[in-house]
Amino acid sequence: MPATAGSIPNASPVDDGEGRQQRAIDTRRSILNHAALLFASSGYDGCSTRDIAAAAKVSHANIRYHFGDKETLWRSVIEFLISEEYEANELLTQLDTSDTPTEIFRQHTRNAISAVAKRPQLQRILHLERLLGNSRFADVETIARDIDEERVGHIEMMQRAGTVNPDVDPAFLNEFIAGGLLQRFVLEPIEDDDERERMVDAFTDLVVRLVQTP
Amino acid sequence: MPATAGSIPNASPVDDGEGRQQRAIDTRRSILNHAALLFASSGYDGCSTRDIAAAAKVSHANIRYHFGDKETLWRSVIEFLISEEYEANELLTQLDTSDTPTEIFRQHTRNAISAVAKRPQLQRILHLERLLGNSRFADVETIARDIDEERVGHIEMMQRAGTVNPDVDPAFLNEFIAGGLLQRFVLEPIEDDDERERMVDAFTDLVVRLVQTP
DNA sequence: CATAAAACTGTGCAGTTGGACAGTTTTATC
DNA sequence: GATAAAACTGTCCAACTGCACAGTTTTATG
Repeated sequence: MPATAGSIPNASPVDDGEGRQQRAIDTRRSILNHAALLFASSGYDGCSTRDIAAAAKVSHANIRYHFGDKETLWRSVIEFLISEEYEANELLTQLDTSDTPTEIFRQHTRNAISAVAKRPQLQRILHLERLLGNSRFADVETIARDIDEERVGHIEMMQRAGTVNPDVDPAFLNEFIAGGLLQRFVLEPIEDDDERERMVDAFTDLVVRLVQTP
Repeated sequence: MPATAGSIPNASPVDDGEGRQQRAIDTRRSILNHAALLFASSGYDGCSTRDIAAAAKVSHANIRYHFGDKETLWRSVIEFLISEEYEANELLTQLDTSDTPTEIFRQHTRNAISAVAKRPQLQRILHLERLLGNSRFADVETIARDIDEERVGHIEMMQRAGTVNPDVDPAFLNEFIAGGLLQRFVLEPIEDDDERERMVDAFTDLVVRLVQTP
């Protein structure tokens, strides 16, 4: 008889009158958040659903209840992080009020770098699974390629506008920048806000300097 | 009684009169080689000693016999790959007969890039374990840092010699180049020899162009 | 050819994992 | 307050992993 369940009460069963729907949404979110952190630091196979459950202070069976299986959870995490990044970008682009082409390029570059530096989880996860070539997640390739293509398109645009040295191959240049970004901000994320912003500035400077027409 | 061992004969027990010492060295080498490939593609935790044993066509207990435990095997693989890279570099630098500073820089860069592109396993493994932060392998940080420092020193030298733009931060520039290298040649290694060499040339060109004093 | 060391192998074990499932608690609704 | 659905939980299971170990085969040497 496996019926001793409930001897340990829920995390906060009755507490606030949140309504059960909202509470379910909250636990879903909490699971997604902790899963994102663990997937980003240990990789898909590097952490168990039990690890995630413990971090989110939830029974591991509850993860199964909300997300079905581990792979679905992973996909949900990716969606969650993408929507998060999308919202952050929405906010950032509103601040862009510069006008000279070089300044627009600098702003755009800075925004992209800053967003990644502040919340590197998505990049880390994509990079990791791509590196490990988990054939389960063919989508990763697609997502990563989409991001790349958008960036390459942007560089080409800047080349036509005369802001970027027209002699360099846009794809190579993009890999250069993406690689540097990875090394500096994704591999070991910078926690301190001030230090990170300083690094973002320095990095943006280097990109602009290297890329500008002489 | 666990004594049914030997029902499956050795890989090639008597075959050539190689001498048992040499045969032991051969199996050691075979294990190291296959372990390198698997560690590089799946990571330390991503492959089991049984996987490695199967790839090397050896019983998994034999790995234990030769290397003790998995962690020691991993360290031996790193040593093995480092010595391999060292020997390859020895050969390459002998070919360097250019004289102008720019050409020396180009040659040196090209050699380093080519070596990594041809045998990306070491870089992949270091990058992977560093990314996953396997605290077991604190050495990784040291090794990676050593490689980085050597490269940074080289860039500084080139700056003093006037070959590299003195305005750029050597550490940032190094990360840039290392990152691009990673993206282009380590993340998904290029198998075809000709294609790879073409890419190495193109990449070298980009580095030289971006880095040169205007 | 006896023999002992070296090289190698199968099997057992405890721990962890993803998943399955029956069970319990909570909450909205009548 | 009864009740049914939703939210959540403990526990069992098969598969896999690193390691331990007793056993077997091979080979060099007297």
